[in-house]
Amino acid sequence: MNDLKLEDIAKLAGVSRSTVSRVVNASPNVGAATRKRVEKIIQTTGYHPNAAARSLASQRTNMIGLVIPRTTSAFFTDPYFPHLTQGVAFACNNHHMTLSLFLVGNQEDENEITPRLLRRGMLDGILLQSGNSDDMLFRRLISSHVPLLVLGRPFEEKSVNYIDVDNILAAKNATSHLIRLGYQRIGMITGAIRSTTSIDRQAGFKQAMAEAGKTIDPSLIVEGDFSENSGYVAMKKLLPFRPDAIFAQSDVMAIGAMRAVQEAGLQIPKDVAFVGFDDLPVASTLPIKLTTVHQPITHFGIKAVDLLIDMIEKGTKPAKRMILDAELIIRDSCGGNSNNRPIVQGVEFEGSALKAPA
Amino acid sequence: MNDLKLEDIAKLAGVSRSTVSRVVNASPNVGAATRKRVEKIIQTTGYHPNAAARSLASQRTNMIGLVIPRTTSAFFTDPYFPHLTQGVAFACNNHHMTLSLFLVGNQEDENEITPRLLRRGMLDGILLQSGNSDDMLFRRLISSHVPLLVLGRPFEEKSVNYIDVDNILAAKNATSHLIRLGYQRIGMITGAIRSTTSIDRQAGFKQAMAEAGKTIDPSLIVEGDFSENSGYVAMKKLLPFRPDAIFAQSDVMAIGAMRAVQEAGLQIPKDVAFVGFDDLPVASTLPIKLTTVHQPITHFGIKAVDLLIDMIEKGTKPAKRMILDAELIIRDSCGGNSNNRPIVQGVEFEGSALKAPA
DNA sequence: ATGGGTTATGAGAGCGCTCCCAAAGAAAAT
DNA sequence: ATTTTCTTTGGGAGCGCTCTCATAACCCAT
Repeated sequence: MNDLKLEDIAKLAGVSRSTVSRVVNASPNVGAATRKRVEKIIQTTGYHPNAAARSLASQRTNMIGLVIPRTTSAFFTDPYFPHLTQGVAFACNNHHMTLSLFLVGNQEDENEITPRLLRRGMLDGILLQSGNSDDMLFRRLISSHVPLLVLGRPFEEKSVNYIDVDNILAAKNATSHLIRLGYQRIGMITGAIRSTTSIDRQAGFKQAMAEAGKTIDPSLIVEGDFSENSGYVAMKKLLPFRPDAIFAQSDVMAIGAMRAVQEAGLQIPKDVAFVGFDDLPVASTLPIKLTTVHQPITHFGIKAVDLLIDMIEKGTKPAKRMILDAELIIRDSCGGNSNNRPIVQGVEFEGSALKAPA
Repeated sequence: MNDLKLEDIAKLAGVSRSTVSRVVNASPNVGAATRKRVEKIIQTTGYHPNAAARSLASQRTNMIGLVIPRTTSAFFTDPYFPHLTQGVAFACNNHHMTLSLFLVGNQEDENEITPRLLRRGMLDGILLQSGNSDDMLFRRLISSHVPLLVLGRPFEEKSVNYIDVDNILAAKNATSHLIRLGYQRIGMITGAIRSTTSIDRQAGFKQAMAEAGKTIDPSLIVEGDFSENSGYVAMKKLLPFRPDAIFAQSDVMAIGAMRAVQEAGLQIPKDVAFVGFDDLPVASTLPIKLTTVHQPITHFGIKAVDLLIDMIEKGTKPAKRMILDAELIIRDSCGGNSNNRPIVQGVEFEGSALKAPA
């Protein structure tokens, strides 16, 4: 029904193709009367410009891709990604951009998706969730021509554009809080050990312990993979070593671990205190409200899109970096706090700030 | 770096543009030697065809859109959507299709997104999550030329293509199970009252009650909105009326409601039994494992993509319908079952089956 | 009036592919 | 050997836009 083209509108309005194009693209150089006439025709005919033709001619697709690589396990089981996706999607709307989602499930998917990502005339830019170091996809994308922004610190930072949360500082603050409350046997449940996220949070944990002059008992550090179940399993391993506080690298793992603690008949936070990471909505509705590091996940997605679009429009030299802050939200699970109101910890947190590029 | 076009490859291989195009598109009518030569050049140069040009010429974009309308609240707070998205994304991979995600957050988003959806040369087809009846977006999309498949029964079914789960039957089975176990005061927490999903599940509930000759106490039916918190709030309203069993129209609401029951110091399932709906992964890891209706969510997404692609290729006449079955998974929260193993209920469930189009 | 400068409009040449049709070459049938 | 048929290849005409450049119309100052 709606198969008119620019030319048809032009004919109907008695103007040239160019003029209609100007009206459609809101160019200022159109006479008021002409503009009105053309707009009317467009309105009544329900004309919409053809996206493919426009992309071909303008070399712009107004689409960006969000790529979640294969090595990111626990994809949609962790609420982190939905929140991120939401932020990215909303930012895209604001920028009149279309979001394409690439979920890489397995090796086959990767082989199938890669050429689509590399194809010109498809995506103006790519947001890539940081995965493992041995990610072929990562390498192919890095060495391609598409503007690329990595979400989370990549393994090889060299001249890679990325945005991340200050995981080291945040983890350090979380741990310091437990130390300050007097816990003696502080354990940690890590995320997938090969992710930079987990590595950085571990570093923060260790920094805090070192600064407090505490030695780290290796048997109090157990590896998880960010999933609820891995938290549960990790806690089962931890319990025999009698930790009195746990820093879990994700809320979801904290929840799993708390389940294990309760099954063992122990009290939270009296017997075991908890600090999580993420501040998912559920953290504040748990029977024992979770003390956790608030990640501005949705905001992170928005910032990522903003930065990527900036890169698309202004080029990617020099390499872009953006590090957002994350703040500790104190609730009930860490004990030592008679007050239920969330307390924002520390003055060094200034919300999200753009740090100078490296 | 990679700015070669078909013509360049042709020149390098000493053949014509057409021949290279045939090789790229795996046309059979190419000599073996020629094909090999061209493939080699493509390999070494790392050539990828331009998507926009291809779309323009072929009138096919190989992209489909997944649209979550504004009226669908609780968007990414409910794990339902991530699972659905995952199914859709994986099916797209299998079909060499790209998935575009349109999250409509508010009225502005809707105004912004609608033209993009209607634009030709953008999407080959659209998957639209069913929302409210007063959805302008829905109307605009229905009356457009794009192949459209609605996820969930729409309010106006007339000649609309849609795919859904048999909510009525599933809810009826869930309720019947509670009746069979001897519960006398069975309550229900509904989803957002204006959604067909919730309406159908209510209908199933009522059918089951009617067939068992039980009257329905209106004070035992409370409206929720599919969110965890709404389940909690609904249960608080319900408790004074002393229900002994609750059919919650989503797992997430069941979890909220169970939280309210436990806070009131009551036992599950001894004092209040529960049946949920969705069978999210969390349902089986809850302290009291949730009896629930298993929805094949990911599978639902896959089937939807299959059907949509079929529509794109073969046309949408007559209107397509697909109804998938959902089965009751019996665990601990409904009581009356000494056995923890999940029991698949009823022989009438045959997994997902293609019902004849209406 | 008349010239310089600005603004509004049109024409044309692509953007990089697909797809139809014609031509040439090879294979099969007579 | 000759015709017919099939396979392989090339050329050309778009697909529906954008964008540069030329032209026409217009404004004010002189």
